Amino acid sequence: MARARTDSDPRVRILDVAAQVFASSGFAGARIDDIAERARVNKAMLYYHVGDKQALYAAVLLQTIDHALARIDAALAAARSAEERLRVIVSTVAAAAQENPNFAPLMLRELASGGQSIPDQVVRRMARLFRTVAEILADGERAGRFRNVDPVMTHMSIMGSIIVLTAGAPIRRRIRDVVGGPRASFVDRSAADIAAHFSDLILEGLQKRVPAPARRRTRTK
Amino acid sequence: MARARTDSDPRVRILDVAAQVFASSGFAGARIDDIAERARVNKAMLYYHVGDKQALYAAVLLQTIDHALARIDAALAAARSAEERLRVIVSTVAAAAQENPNFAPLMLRELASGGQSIPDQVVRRMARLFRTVAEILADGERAGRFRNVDPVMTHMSIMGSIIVLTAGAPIRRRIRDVVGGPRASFVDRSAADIAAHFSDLILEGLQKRVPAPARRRTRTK
DNA sequence: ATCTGGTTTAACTAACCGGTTAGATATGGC
DNA sequence: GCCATATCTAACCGGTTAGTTAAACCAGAT
Repeated sequence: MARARTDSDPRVRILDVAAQVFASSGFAGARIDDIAERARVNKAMLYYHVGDKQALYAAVLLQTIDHALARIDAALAAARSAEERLRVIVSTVAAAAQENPNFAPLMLRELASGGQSIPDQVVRRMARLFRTVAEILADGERAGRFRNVDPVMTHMSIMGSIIVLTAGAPIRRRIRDVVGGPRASFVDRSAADIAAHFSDLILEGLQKRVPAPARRRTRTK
Repeated sequence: MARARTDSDPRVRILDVAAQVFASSGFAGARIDDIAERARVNKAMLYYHVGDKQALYAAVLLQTIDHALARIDAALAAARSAEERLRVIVSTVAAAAQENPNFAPLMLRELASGGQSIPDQVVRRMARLFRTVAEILADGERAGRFRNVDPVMTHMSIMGSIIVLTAGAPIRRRIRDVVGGPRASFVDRSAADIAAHFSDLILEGLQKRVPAPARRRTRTK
């Protein structure tokens, strides 16, 4: 046990291929025979090493989110101020999502199906990430830098935007192909682009302002 | 033809049920027999009235997005300033998503699968919504109210956040059940909550500021 | 050499599922 | 009444799919 987890380990190959297939076809659309074949493994071996389709799917989810969270933890270690920490979270999630192209689709599909088949282990990971963000927001508010916002919605806005932005490239391509002209700049957005756009947006959006000499109309109603 | 499109119209019943089933199970997970049974229609009648699974799915997508877009158009007619128009878009999309619980899952699933099976008709609708938002952003910038932002990413941030926020309730429930205590306020978010949260966030985030006495470090590079 | 336990394979199966068909029934025009 | 057309049904079909099985293979221990 504790063997080298290289490509020669059939379990590693199976999980890698399964992540791809589940990401692009969903749980119901994924074919066990397909996964086995692409992982160059006999189907019965897949059942022997991993278990049934549900177990395979759960293992894929866990591996995918663990890898992303590990990146965030590592990057967060260096950051200090609330602003900086939030920026780090945004850019790390964007980078992780771009680097592992299965991440965003898997999350989107789970979101669409209400997270019914997310194992508890994975839910706890999600909760931990939420707590991290909520702490940052509370810190920033305590330091007088952020205004008071709903941490639940703020967290989901952040993750939702980044994931949708990352997964949105193919749809942007379709939109451009159907209606757009030759606008090359319509489709491609690097992880850095996404991170810069969204962290600017949210840091400006969260900033606490001085009451400002009332130039606006009164908030009617 | 052009008959009353009531519940007695089998095509209406089929599309309604199919929207539910596709939203909660995805295209691959949806069962034609299931849809037919729940629509109280013989399976062959489903093929007779609508066509095969793909055609049914395309019809569902078109109907779903058309209904949402119609709401937006209607609501937008009254709005004037760029800020107001953006706020209307956010709150109308949030309201439409909450009212039709199939909308968000359908969009999320399409996003996850790269929009391969979105019919061109629907893509053109999406493009039109993008153009509307892009115009608002350009207007606001011209009026000196908004800063210069990437309209493509801004549009996807808006839609992504609202859709994820709306579809996120079941996952919030799972997170609360697994780790959270009795925090009732963790799960429920009305369309108005979502709209208020996000339009505040984005309007603040987009606002153009006066250059402000340089207190920050210079933007290196 | 042989036994033991983990690993691998080809073949199988039982259920499922999208789509079809042949024929029945209803409807409206004449 | 009668024909043409639209609507509807039960039964069927062939391919697919998750999961199983029984037997083979192979490495190390004795």
